[in-house]
Amino acid sequence: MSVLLEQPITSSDKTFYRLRKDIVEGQICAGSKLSETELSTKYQVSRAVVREAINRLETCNLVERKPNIGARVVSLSSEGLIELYQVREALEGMAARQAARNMTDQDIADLNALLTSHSAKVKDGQSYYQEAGDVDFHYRIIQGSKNQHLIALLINGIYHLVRMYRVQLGMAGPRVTTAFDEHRNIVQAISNRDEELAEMLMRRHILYSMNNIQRKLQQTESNQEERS
Amino acid sequence: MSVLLEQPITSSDKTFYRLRKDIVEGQICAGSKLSETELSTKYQVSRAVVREAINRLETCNLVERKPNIGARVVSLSSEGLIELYQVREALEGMAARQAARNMTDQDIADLNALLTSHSAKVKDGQSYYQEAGDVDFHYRIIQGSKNQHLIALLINGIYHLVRMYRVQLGMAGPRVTTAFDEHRNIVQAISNRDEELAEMLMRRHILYSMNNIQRKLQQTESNQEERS
DNA sequence: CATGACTATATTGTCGACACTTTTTGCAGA
DNA sequence: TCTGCAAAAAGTGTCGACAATATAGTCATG
Repeated sequence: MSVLLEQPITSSDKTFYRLRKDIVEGQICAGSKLSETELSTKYQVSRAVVREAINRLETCNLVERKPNIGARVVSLSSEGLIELYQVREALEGMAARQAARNMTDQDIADLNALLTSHSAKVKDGQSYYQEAGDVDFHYRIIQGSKNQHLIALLINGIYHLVRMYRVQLGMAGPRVTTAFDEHRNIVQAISNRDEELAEMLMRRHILYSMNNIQRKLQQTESNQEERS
Repeated sequence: MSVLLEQPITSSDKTFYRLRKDIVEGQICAGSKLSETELSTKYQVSRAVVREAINRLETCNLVERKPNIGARVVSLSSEGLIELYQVREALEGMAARQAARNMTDQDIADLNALLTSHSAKVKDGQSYYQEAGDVDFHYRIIQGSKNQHLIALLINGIYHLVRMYRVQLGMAGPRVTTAFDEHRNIVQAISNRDEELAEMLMRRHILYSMNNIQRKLQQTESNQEERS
């Protein structure tokens, strides 16, 4: 029962997924207000449904809500990115460590197969690595930790926010091959059951990733500076 | 604007706080079902209010909800405790590290004063240390990290669940003085701006605490075994 | 012209009712 | 007595309306 792939059952679910997609991909601007009435007419559902969806978006840290005032989409900032990635580094580092302890040999074999298949696709030019492989890779490591609290915190709490930063800053370009090698090394460490190394490599991998995104974000911010 | 002490504004808030208290303190049993209709008549509010409150309890990881079926209070188990404390160790360890970096001198002075005042109260026999001091102490370190994501994750995500384990297992007895010394040492490390040591001491402190709770929990579980 | 109070508007919070799903109950047949 | 199905009951999901609060606009006053 994966959290990411579970399909919508109730109307609230569908609205939640729709809104989340629109926010992560930037169709709804960062920092903009989410009006319950407006969304309910737009999506042809009752306000109660929209309300529930917004509540769940708040749990994902994608929107902020204030009583009697309303909800706003979070805004992306350099400071926010750093804080987010500090937490991510600690949690995913821990996930990698636990994965080295708790993944079955079968899990590891599957993960290796995944990497290989992604590698092939990239060489064929079918897709960039980030979109195709990165999400799946991290997702599997997280699941591999087998710690339900950790999984919930990462998947519900920070993962979609990470995606929001990446998607909206257009992270699909470079770092493709280097990221792939880093992934290989992490899996190798897990395969060797070397918890210490697995954690360290994952932490570095995430740190590199943050530096990469931050460069892009600062470009964006300085562009906005020029325009204003 | 503390998350713990914010006072109820809306009816949903009040219901949420009431339910949370009842769950954490065990007036509503672990594992029991939360019926929306039942609670709405009991608390004299509409079902929408109860629904919203339950949603927020789910965000705190205090209840689990399934579509079309309903919400249940989480149940306490030895495995759950271990998973929870593993996450807590990583996150609060990180909080201590960041607190050593980001707390102001004033923050640290206040924290020392807090410890001293708690120490005095304990010597007077006014209260046990756990209840009076522990929560505040950890709360301040978490805030001292000044990382909003980390703060949100800890306060909203795991702190009340930790409290639930502690309260329901009657954690107020021993470990009072040792915990106090551990707190002193952590603050000392923070005061020296020794990030490495602060994190390590905090991690150990939490580890000891877990061992302590786990002993109690296994006693409880083996008692239940005998009875059945 | 700036400022402050007041009104009007828009938005969120709460409610009770209905629709749909799940669970229980009761009965028929083996 | 046990099993399987159908109807009834209970519970959650969704809806539109009203109440309470916040925001915008207006006007009077300094």
